[in-house]
Amino acid sequence: MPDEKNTILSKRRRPKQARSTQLVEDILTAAAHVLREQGAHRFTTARVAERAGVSIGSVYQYFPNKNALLFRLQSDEWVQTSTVLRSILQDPTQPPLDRLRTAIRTFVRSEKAETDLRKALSQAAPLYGDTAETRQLLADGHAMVGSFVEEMLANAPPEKHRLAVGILAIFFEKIAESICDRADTEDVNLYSDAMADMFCGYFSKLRSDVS
Amino acid sequence: MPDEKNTILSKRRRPKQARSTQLVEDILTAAAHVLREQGAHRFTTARVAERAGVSIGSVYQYFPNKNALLFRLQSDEWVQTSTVLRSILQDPTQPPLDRLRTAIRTFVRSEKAETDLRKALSQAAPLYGDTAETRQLLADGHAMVGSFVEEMLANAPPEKHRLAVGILAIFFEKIAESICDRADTEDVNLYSDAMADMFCGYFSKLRSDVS
Amino acid sequence: MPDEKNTILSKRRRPKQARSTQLVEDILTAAAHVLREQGAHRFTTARVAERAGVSIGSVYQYFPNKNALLFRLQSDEWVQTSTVLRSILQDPTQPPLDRLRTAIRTFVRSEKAETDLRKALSQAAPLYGDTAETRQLLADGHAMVGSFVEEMLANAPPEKHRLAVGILAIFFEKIAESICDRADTEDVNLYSDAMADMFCGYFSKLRSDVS
Amino acid sequence: MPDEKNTILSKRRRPKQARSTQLVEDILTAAAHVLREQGAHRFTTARVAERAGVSIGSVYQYFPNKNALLFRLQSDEWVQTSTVLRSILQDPTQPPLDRLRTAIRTFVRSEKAETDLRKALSQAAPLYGDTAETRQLLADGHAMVGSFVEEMLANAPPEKHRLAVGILAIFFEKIAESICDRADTEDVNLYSDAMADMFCGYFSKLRSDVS
DNA sequence: TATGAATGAGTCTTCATTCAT
DNA sequence: GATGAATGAAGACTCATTCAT
Repeated sequence: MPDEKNTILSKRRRPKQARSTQLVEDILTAAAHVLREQGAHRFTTARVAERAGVSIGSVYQYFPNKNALLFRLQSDEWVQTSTVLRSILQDPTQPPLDRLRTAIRTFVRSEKAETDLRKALSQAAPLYGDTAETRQLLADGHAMVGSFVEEMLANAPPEKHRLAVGILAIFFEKIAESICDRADTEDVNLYSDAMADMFCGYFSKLRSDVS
Repeated sequence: MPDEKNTILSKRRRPKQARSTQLVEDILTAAAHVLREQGAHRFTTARVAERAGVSIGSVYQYFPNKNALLFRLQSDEWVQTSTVLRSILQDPTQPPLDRLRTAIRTFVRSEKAETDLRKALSQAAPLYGDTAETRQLLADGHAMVGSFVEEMLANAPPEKHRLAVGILAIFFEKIAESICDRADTEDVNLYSDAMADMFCGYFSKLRSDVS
Repeated sequence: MPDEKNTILSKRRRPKQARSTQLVEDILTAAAHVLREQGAHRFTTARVAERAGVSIGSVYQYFPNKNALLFRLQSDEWVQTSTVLRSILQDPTQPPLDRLRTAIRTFVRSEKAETDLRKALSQAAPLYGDTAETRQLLADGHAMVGSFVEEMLANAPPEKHRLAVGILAIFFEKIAESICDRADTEDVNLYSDAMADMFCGYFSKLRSDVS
Repeated sequence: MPDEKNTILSKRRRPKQARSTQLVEDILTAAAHVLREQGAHRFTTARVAERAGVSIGSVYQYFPNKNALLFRLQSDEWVQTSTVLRSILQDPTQPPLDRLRTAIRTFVRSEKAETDLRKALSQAAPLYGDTAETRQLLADGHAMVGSFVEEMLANAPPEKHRLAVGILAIFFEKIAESICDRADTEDVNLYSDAMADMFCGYFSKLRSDVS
């Protein structure tokens, strides 16, 4: 199988002045644009620089390589989404299955809002996906889902927990994308609810298996 | 989104003589090997030709371009898998939900047997995926799943049918791959059964909603 | 210190047809020209290709990378020179010190004939010098000098042999180049003879130290 | 041969205030460090500035370009070494050949103490070597060796003088480096003595040829 | 003076595809 | 039909140098 370089993605000086920060912002915006409009395989540093109205050198001033740019795009999306998700999944005022249902709908809707970008990002995953940084991001997400499952399946046998976490991870990483890919904006809720029904049905059965 | 060339993939003459057929076979075997072993981004016509012990020119004799090669690989897999699937889903001796469960397990197992190849193929999808041929293939699969759903949800309101087909399509196109990606050989059955439980639970509920 | 890649230099298909051989010849000629005229730091694959009236791709068809081109130039020079040197140093009809004197003059003269090229090659050494192939070439040369020293200092204590080989190696690898660099064509013989006198004086003293 | 820019290396103001002097010192120390540790081809102004804890702009405040930095490094080494050499070669209390022998050993030992730096500097020579300043430095060294030879070969025919100077120059410029390159710390004295023997043998013969 | 962000020409290398033999 | 040499556009990345602040 492939031998990705696993190059470091985050080095490079972090800008301190407003102007630089603006530049980074411009670059990221341009990068998102290029990725969205041209797709992963037309995503080149030159095009990003051009779109940002900046020299190639400036891109490399802030990002050690192309993959770091992709990683940053993914990371930003991920941080934002997982913040929202966390607040939903940890909300003590709702029963776990309701939280799950809300999380699913919310996640899919947010994914739908940026389908093209997410698809392209997912497409480009091999370029940035096999690095410590990305693994860390995934691990964080896993932990979050893990503690939710812990609560949801409190009385279920532990070996079921791993399975539940795995299934939810597959949902958040892949299924949601597929749904957005297939369904138009209206149908998205239909699919979300269907998936929520399936998950809730399955998990409530898991819970009752024990009591 | 991108402006893929959408070049025609199947034009080139279909060889009729034994020798040519053998050549095509060799090329496809080599292509599968290269894709499996080197991954999508190392998949080059030169490497395929070398592995096949054939000149690059010969590859182009039978495949109009690199994408056609990928398409053919995908198509072959797909035809083979859908044949098996069809026989399972149309088996009149089993109740629909049992067929579905069997189909799921079988599909995941077959996918697991060739994970590397399928992952690479999925990776390369943007190169061949946006063409009439591919869409036809998908449509065929859809039709098959559609008639199964027709039978399974005979009494359910028709708007549910579309949803059910969509969900199953997502499963066969993406979820199975995710499962194979995440779970090792032993866990694969765990995940398959969990998915089967979820689907069957959901669909039997859909059915009873009506009666 | 630096971390040269030590990439393989000799792979790539060896041309079989006359036409290809001619092309390789053209590329090498162009490479020598560029190196001679522009120096090591302007030696680029693009310039070589242009000078050869050939596309860049063609250069890479026969040489896996830029360093391989340099290595080949060096290697060709080296093989040719060492063939001549060998026939001189192994000539049984002459006493060893006479052979040495002849070898020195001959070597310097041949080096002088291509001073610019050799200087540039020496300049570029870090690019190709740290590889198995180059080490092999050096080892071959060493062996040749070694057996000559064996004969010349037959009766001297063995620890002197190593030293003598080292000194001669330094001569052939570096001093000759320095001489050519410094002296104009007429003076070259003066310097050669001076070096020969020094070496012969030193070695004959080593020999007599024993008897 | 190449068309080096031959840009002027020493223009820029020579700083007079303590702070600037310190800055220059820091830059030079950093430059030496980078050159020693990373080698000639990783020697970049950015790395020097970073190592010195100084901005790139500051480097350019005191050195008109990268080559000037290299030149200054070389020049400093050269001035220091030639001072020592001068005191040895002009020592009236020792017979000339003894002084030569001492000079050789001393020179090689000092070179060995900084092999990495000297090798890298020698490697980078094309970048700074073809300028008036460098030629002046060499001329100074030549003059020093010249007056030593004048004394050593007082009675020998003048045409021999030029040759002797040339040979010694080659030694100091190249052979010493080769010796350090080839021999480990212990062997360095062996080689030094061998070279000293060769030179002394040769030169004493030159002297006696006349008397 | 000092800073360091910005520039962009220049380098190596890959690979899909063509076409003369 | 078969071959495989030839092409050249395209891409990632570096680094000396400048200049606005």
